[in-house]
Amino acid sequence: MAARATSKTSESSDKVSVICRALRRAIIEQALEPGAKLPEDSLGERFGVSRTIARHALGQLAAEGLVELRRNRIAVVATPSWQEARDAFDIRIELERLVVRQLAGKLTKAQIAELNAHVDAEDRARGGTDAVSIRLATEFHILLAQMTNSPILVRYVSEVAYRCCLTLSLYSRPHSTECAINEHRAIISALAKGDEAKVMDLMHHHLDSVANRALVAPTPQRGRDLLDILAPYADDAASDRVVKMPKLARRG
Amino acid sequence: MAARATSKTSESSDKVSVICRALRRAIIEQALEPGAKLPEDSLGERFGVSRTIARHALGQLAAEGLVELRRNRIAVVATPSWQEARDAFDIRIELERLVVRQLAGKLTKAQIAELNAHVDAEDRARGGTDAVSIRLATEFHILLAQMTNSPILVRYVSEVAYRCCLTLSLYSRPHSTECAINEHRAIISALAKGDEAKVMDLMHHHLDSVANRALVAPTPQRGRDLLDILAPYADDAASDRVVKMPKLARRG
DNA sequence: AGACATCAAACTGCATGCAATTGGTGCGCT
DNA sequence: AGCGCACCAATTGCATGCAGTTTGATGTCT
Repeated sequence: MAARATSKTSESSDKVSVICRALRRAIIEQALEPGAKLPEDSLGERFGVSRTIARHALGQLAAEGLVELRRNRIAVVATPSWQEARDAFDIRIELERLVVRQLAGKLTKAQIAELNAHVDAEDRARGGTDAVSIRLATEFHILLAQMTNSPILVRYVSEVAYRCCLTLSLYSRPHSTECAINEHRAIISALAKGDEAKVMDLMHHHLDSVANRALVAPTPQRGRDLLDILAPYADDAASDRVVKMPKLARRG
Repeated sequence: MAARATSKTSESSDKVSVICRALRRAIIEQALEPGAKLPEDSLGERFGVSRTIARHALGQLAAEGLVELRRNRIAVVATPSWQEARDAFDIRIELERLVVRQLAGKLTKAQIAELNAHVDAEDRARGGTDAVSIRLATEFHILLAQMTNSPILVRYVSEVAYRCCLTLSLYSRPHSTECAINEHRAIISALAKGDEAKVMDLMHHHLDSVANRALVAPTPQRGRDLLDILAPYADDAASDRVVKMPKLARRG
């Protein structure tokens, strides 16, 4: 109860947050792969706003870690290193354990129904594209976070979940979502039973196995090749950068 | 070893991040109290930049939860509710437990020396103003986070620590920092010994007691009076806002 | 005197314009 | 051919200008 107004937190005005939402979604559905360029002009044109607004939106997304901004350079979708990805999952595990700890035994019937409905949707989406499955799986976790009624927790869980999505598209192979769906169901039922310890454990292992399915080996050779491989070497050289490459993903 | 470049994460260019840093510092040192107005013009003038830049900086700080942006209204320093403050501390506890878990037994001699030096500085600052003590105490935690070499963890710990600072200036009385300093020392020595379980516990109780010293009672009557008290009542009215009232606490 | 309507100043929302930097292409030199 | 340099298009960095909204104040009516 007491549905909070929620969105007042950050997200300055309207146009900016529209762009942010669109880009976030495009990123987690992998329509925009890591490394994809995001020129201010194109964005502005695409969304019917000026560069000023597009720029502002990019700033917000950079603050969330979804895009990388380099001075005087075109913004790109973030390309987290393998280690950063692992770190993100570690943080996510702690945060989501906190979520289910707060939620265990405190959900209303309506909320449980909502969660089940969401997982049903995940189930139905199994036939569709990976992109949709991944998005729905992520949204399940965000939905849980929202039920804590803690705007801060929602924000952090959302951010870190999006970042984890990003890594999935970098390091993960085709993806298998079925087990994840079962794990979601198990979490819901443990939440309903109010078994705090168990649900924390379930969440822990759920996320851990997602991470392990994704981050198979600490070898970044696959993923966005050269870029990552060379990144560490350019670490103390002031310029980080894009070694020259014929095309590198742009969408008109 | 392998000191990362770190700051490439967000913080778009230069001027913007200068303003962000300045404001963050002003906020955690309580030079800017919660509720303080931050007009774009004044900021721009103060820092010798245009409104565009000031605006961008405010956007970043809003994304961090330090300022609140309301459409067509002057931005203000965030005024977290008591519940939000409690939530922030809960998250902080989990994040910092993760920090010390990763750090236990893995610190170099030099790092331990750096930590001790920092606490010495905290000690010396005991005679000074509260503002400096609070800042140093916060920076101790951020310093710890930085030693994990995990940019994401650094970012989240920093943000949440700043938010907790904000809270302190809202709900806490004059403040007593001595015990906190001792607790910092205890954490360092447990880290050096490599006692993972113990250091996690120390950190947990340290933060918990800081939170409890600060968030004494769930009565927001003290703090930024009327504003908070009335906030929940205006909750479902679409317009968030200020019920109309003769004066309602503002600072010029 | 108190409350309400009206108006001006202040401020934000946003687009556009100009200077500066970057990356790339093609030319000339070796 | 290979390498380097100069020039150009593309793009960002930032300031300014204008329109719309909010705030607060003045004036008027009861």
